[in-house]
Amino acid sequence: MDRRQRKTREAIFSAFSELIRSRRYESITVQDIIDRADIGRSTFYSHFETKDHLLKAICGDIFEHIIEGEDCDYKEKSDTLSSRLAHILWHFNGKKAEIRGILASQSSDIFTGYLKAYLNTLFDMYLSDFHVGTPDSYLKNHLTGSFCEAVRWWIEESPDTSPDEIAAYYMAVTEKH
Amino acid sequence: MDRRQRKTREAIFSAFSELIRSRRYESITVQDIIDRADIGRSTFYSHFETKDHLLKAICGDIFEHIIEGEDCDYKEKSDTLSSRLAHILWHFNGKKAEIRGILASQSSDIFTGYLKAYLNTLFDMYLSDFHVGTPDSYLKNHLTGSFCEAVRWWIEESPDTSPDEIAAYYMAVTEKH
DNA sequence: AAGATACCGAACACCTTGTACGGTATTATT
DNA sequence: AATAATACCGTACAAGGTGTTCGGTATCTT
Repeated sequence: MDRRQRKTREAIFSAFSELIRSRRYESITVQDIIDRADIGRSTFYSHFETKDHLLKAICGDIFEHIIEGEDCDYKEKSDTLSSRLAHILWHFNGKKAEIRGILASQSSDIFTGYLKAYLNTLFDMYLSDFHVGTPDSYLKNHLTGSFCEAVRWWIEESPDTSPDEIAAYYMAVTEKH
Repeated sequence: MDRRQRKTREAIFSAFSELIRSRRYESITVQDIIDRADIGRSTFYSHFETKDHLLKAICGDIFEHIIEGEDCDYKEKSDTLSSRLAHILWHFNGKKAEIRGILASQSSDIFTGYLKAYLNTLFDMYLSDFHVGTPDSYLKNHLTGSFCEAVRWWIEESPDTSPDEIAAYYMAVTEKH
């Protein structure tokens, strides 16, 4: 990839990252991002169709890192559900300010969409451990949905709690029946 | 309240109701609502500041009915958590198409905000029945959040399931520990 | 050195929003 | 029944954001 492209892409990403820490996503205009990134208008649109496409790319990045980090460190060593969830949360831990802004926005479903997709493949491996007498589809939705809510609570209400603790809280209310 | 006001307000409500059944909330413009309701532009804005304010009023209406209906029918007769939740779901049952549209929108937090507020007062009465070793704040967030997810799953994935069954599913994954 | 590629930035058309205002119809008041 | 108040009409308007276009310039590649 061309160095120029990488540079502008990086400039856009970090401009957004800075803006989202102090302002509502909805109030951030493409012009704001352009000004902060110090690039031309048409340049932005040659990289991303839309502000939401940018957000999607950013979320894609975050979850790419999670999937990468999984292979080397975790996959073999410790494969309990709890540790895998903690792994996800550790990745979020360094980007709380951005994620907080994203989750507070009306486009939060872009982020939670990625998260739920990832969780669904994860929970598939553990689904048979639960016996609750509901459709599998419901159970999966419940498990992924309430984990998203846990993340939301963490970042919004109690950001100083450690990722491991949050995973423990989640496991406590989700214990097998 | 003036009869004219009631009529236009009703016209706006049902115009919105019709539109949301077949189109994404974001794609519906104020002009669309005006055209369908057959009212003047300034009239709309004399009733609601914004499209989101309209949505808020609509959600307010829904939950007003729930609270009203609670007093007469349910409050004394059966006061189990399960039956109270089913009561809520029965109210949603008749407006699935609208609620589906609302929940799919990026302003779904207006609806879930009302729902969570209502659920929070509800769960306060039952909170001591759960012993999970997490902060109360987390537990409450989990209970309300996963009920919202249940509603979402119901309306999106399995709308023909009865309200009582959904309540049962929810209780099954939320059973006291 | 030459061609390709990416960036610049001003200009543009488009759409939606929310407000303003003079005129008309309906409701309430006396 | 007459009058005042209120709500509606609908056009017009300013403001603001979006996404595209295009000729020119800088950077990278070969």
